[in-house]
Amino acid sequence: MIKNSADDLYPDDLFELSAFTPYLLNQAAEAQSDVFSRNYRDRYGMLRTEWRVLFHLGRHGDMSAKEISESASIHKTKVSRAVRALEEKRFLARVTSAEDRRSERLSLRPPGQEAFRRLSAAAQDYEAALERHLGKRDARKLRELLKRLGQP
Amino acid sequence: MIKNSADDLYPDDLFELSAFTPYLLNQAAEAQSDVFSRNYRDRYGMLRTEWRVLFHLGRHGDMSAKEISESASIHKTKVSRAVRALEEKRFLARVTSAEDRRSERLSLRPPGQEAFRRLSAAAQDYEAALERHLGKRDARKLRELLKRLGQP
DNA sequence: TGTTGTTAGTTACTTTTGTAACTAACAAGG
DNA sequence: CCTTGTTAGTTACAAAAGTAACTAACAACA
Repeated sequence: MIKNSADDLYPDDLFELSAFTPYLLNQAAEAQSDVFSRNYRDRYGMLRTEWRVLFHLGRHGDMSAKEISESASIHKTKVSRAVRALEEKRFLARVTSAEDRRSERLSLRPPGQEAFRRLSAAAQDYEAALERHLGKRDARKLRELLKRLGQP
Repeated sequence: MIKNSADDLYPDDLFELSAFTPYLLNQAAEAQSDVFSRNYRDRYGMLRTEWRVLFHLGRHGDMSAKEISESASIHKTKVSRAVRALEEKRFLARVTSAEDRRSERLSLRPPGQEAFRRLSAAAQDYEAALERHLGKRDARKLRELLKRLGQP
């Protein structure tokens, strides 16, 4: 019997791509992102970074771009662009900080607060659907494991 | 006591971003990707899509771009660009298929096979480190859950 | 053969991201 | 005050990804 080149290269003990966690992470992140965020984008014209920033502002109250950037691990240029986009949508206002005139206090305006409420409601619905899909126990386990991986 | 605007917007039952699975997926995927693939890129000058294609070819033997695209869920333009890059690196050769002259058989050349061996060894090392970090049981559980999320 | 519809792969164009360099403001020390 | 060094945020440029339209080849059928 003739062995093909894949057999030669790949003894059976060499592992499948589907056993490679970073690959699976990517696949899963993309798939979930497509379900939620692309959907959201089409409906509300918001980019992922934008609603992340929105979410942080809504959740934590007024913050500077720097604080958002650190707390969300988003690069400052990305935050800067998202802030401008949200400002153009009248979702937030900036006020130069009195103590340090380099930085700005960002705060949600009423339309931004409204968008935030809709966004977090959608997020909760999504999360509930996921729990139904995976089961409560596994959904929780997944979040726990992802948190552990997200830190380093 | 004065409540701040975040309290008004956000009764305590509204959930944290850190309870939102797509967010955690993204954070984890980015963090892991930075550890492995960025590293690999700097060392071997290969883009993520490129080593994904390489991996598929190494694992499954000769394939067409279409087959890779389907089996890896990578858009065909991305595959096309990765194939060209790998060809320029002399990692693979294309042969127009005799049965259907639209499609091409892609096969790894020796340098590509060598790169693939190094790549899969690195991937295995990485996976082993992850198992040490999470524990064997949790690492397996994570892969299982990610697979379930990656499908839909 | 000629027409219509489909498919593999590429190319052109647009959007988004990453990287580096920049501006303006601050801070500490001389 | 006047360096020197640092920081918040922006901008300019380059790299990557997504989208759409294209070419060449096929297939089926009149």
